[in-house]
Amino acid sequence: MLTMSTLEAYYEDMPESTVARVRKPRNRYHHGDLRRALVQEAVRTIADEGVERLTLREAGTRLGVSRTALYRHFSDKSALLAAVARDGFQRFRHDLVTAWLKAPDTHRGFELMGDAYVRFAVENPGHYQVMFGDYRHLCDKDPELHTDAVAAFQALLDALISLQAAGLVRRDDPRVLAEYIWAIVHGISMLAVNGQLGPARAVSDHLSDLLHLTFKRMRSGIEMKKGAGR
Amino acid sequence: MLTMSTLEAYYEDMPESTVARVRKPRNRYHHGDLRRALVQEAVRTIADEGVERLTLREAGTRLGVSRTALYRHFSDKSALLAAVARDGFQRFRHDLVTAWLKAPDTHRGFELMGDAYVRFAVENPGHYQVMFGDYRHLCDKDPELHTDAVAAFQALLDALISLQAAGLVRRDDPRVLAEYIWAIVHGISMLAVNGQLGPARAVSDHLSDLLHLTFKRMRSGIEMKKGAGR
DNA sequence: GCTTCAATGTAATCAGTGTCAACATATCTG
DNA sequence: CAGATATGTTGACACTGATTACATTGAAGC
Repeated sequence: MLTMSTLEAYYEDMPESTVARVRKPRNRYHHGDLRRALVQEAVRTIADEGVERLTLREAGTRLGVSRTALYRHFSDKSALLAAVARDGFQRFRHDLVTAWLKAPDTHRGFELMGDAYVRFAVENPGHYQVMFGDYRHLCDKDPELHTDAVAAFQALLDALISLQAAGLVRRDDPRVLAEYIWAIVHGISMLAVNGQLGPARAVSDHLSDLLHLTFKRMRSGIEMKKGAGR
Repeated sequence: MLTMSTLEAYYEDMPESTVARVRKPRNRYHHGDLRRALVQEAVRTIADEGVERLTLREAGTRLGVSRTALYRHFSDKSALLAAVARDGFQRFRHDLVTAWLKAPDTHRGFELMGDAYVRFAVENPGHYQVMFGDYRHLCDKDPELHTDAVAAFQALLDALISLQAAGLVRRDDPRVLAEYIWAIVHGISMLAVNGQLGPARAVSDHLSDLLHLTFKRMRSGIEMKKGAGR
């Protein structure tokens, strides 16, 4: 069950990486907090130029550090990407919970959450791609990634359970129902990120159209109501 | 608008690559149909070992041909992947239409189509990943990819329009509604392929549970009906 | 039937990548 | 202050995608 205090506890711990930008302490042999700096740098590069253009050598060089230095902190390139994904899931959950708390226990709050979901994906396409790209493989590299991902999903699940308790949503198995809804927003996000949504109008306008209909149909279904047919 | 003949026309043209397996004519300097063979080989490797393990050298070697021979047929590695994606979208549309035609113009047919969609993704994860992974970039390499993708989407759209005409589905803008439904099955497929669906039970059982609820809720919505509360 | 020539396949080579092993330096612990 | 440990560096290796210059083929045009 969900309580406000639980959600505010979520709100408390901001993702570490947004707290302070680690600068390179020039002329020092040791960097200070290279691990965090590497994750930040990777996130930045991925946002700017995409996942496939992230190279370990450049990441190191750009931080004023040797190209193999990161092997002291990550076993692998995949391990670095796993850290990036974890960072993503933490920010992600933060965004979701913040949106929900603007109008908790209401359909409106749930819609805000959905908006926040899609907005995160569209505004951080590279990051989103890492998080949902080859999740299985990344989880092997860092088991805690799964914990962070589950925590993000839990935010949705908790909100949904609240709505059920308030009598606003059907009492299906909440886990399965949450996965259904997760799949909807995830699907929209992926299609939007990949530019596979309607080539006709401007994407952002079109996206908001789609989101509007999505919330309507998610609530009331696509089936023609009896007597409503022509 | 959709007519049976249109759909049967779709059914006619099977994807080329399933028609005949191109064998290597050994001891010949010229291969014969290297282009198609390369696409086949790429598809096979991707299915067996994943996209990231596809290497041009091995593909060439495995076909008994030099490692740079494929540059006569594809400008790029991306171009080869674009061809793979095209092949995928063609098979994909074929599967969708076949399923729909088992019970056309009915909710059941629509469900069969959804089943076929998810099954394609789960059974061809690598292929699916290429098709929906970096679509935008691949489209730059081969403009016809977009045509094939649109054709697959059109199969869903046509089916949906049929259902609307039969008075079985609400008369929303069919394009936006189709994208909504596309997003749902796409989202489920991606989550399933990435192993991000409920770690508890066996995935396949869980997936069919989720699909069952999906079709139910897609039709009737998630909202609590008036008077149905506790 | 012969020549011409574009299409197709090959060999040599290059820059760039992730990774590892051996070594160097700074920081921590007693 | 003296190891010991954590952290960063250098050099090397195998592998990748890609380019260039060259070789072979088969078919079109006379």
